[in-house]
Amino acid sequence: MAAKLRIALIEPSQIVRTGLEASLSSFGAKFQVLWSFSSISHFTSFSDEIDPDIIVVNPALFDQTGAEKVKTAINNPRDARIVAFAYSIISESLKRQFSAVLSIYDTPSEIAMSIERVFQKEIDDNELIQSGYTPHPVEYDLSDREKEVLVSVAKGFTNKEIAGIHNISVHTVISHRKNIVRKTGIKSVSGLTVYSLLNGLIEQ
Amino acid sequence: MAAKLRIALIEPSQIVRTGLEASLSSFGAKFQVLWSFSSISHFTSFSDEIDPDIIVVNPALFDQTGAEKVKTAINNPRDARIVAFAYSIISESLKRQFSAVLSIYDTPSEIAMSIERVFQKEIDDNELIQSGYTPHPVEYDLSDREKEVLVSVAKGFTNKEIAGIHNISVHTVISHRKNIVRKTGIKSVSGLTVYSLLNGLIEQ
DNA sequence: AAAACAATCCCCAATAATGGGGATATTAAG
DNA sequence: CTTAATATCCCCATTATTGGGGATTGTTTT
Repeated sequence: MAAKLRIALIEPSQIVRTGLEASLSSFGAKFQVLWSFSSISHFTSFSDEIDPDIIVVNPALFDQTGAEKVKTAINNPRDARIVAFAYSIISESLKRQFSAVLSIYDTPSEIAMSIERVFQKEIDDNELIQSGYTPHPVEYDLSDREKEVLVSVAKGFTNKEIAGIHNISVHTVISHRKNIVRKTGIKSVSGLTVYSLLNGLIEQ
Repeated sequence: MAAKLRIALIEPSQIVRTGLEASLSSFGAKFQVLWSFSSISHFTSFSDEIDPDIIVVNPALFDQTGAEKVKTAINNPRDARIVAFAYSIISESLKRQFSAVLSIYDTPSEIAMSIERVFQKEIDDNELIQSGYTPHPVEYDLSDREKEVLVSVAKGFTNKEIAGIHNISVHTVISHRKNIVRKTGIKSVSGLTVYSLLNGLIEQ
């Protein structure tokens, strides 16, 4: 790895962009943040003209439902490694879509090491696949109605209230809830609430 | 406001510290980040030797239960304005303890304006008090046991399971839950889960 | 066209939670 | 020393949820 790693940064916070650029430039021999964007659409409009080795992106910029895949959302013709740089909780299904997940609390040297490790891991990945490991495929596929009911559950409404809100009978609410539990494997209201928060179904 | 505002920064992320320092220095005529700390204890060991006009602090560094008051946690003999610099959701009760709440998504100039506004607001504050306004006083005061039970509720355990975990009878669990509902005013499990997340009682 | 899924409704029995009312012992604060 | 708060326990009745079993009518998907 003689050449410098060319980094493209997609990060909405100007403060964080400035901080990352300055911090990574202190490892000048190894890294160069050559491109810096505040949004994915901003990145996309330039993605054919640049050729980064690594795309460092804030995972909060993605649809957190898991419906949108990171690899299709990011136009990446030269197959750069995509690394997340997170400063809040993100869902497991989103995490799995990145080569690495960095944290805002990592020190610059930790970040540098993680990025280097991403390139070392390329070899290991093949071994993992040979040894029967497949990257976790699970992604819950809730129907629109099920999501609506889930949101109401997460907001703390009782089945009777949910029935009223959606103009359906309590029986139907219960049916939907049974399917939600079956699909997600999450039985408790609190678990479903956290799931809804993580997947961007509700805010606050 | 002829003199430069002297800023002390308490922020665990080195990346963010670097970014804020660089960004605020571009307003060199008005601001100076003179001191920079990674934790409150680090700040405290120097707080008698420095005299900032403003303390910019990451609110995540505080006990999010609201039990610990920001003004007592931060040794602030010269009564500097305390401003929060947040990059995740924080509870309303914590927000109210700061002169301003900045966001990591604010641009440097927005941050600069907000900080200037803090000093203008000093005058207005007196008027607000005269006109009958009092800063919201509500702060739930859950006992240790109640917090423990709340955490278990938020983790999705049933009353029976919680009783087992804490070696008390289901009756006692129910009693604690009654008191939690009475004190917080939050009736639903999902509401209590969000409360626990916001107040840092549970992670994930 | 058949199969799978979505959305709606129903019954039943068991389990869990809510809301009201207690009680007692200990500790902390005024 | 009295009061308030905490922590523990109990009873009762009502309401809610869970988990099992259905059914029907559409709409996609293969």
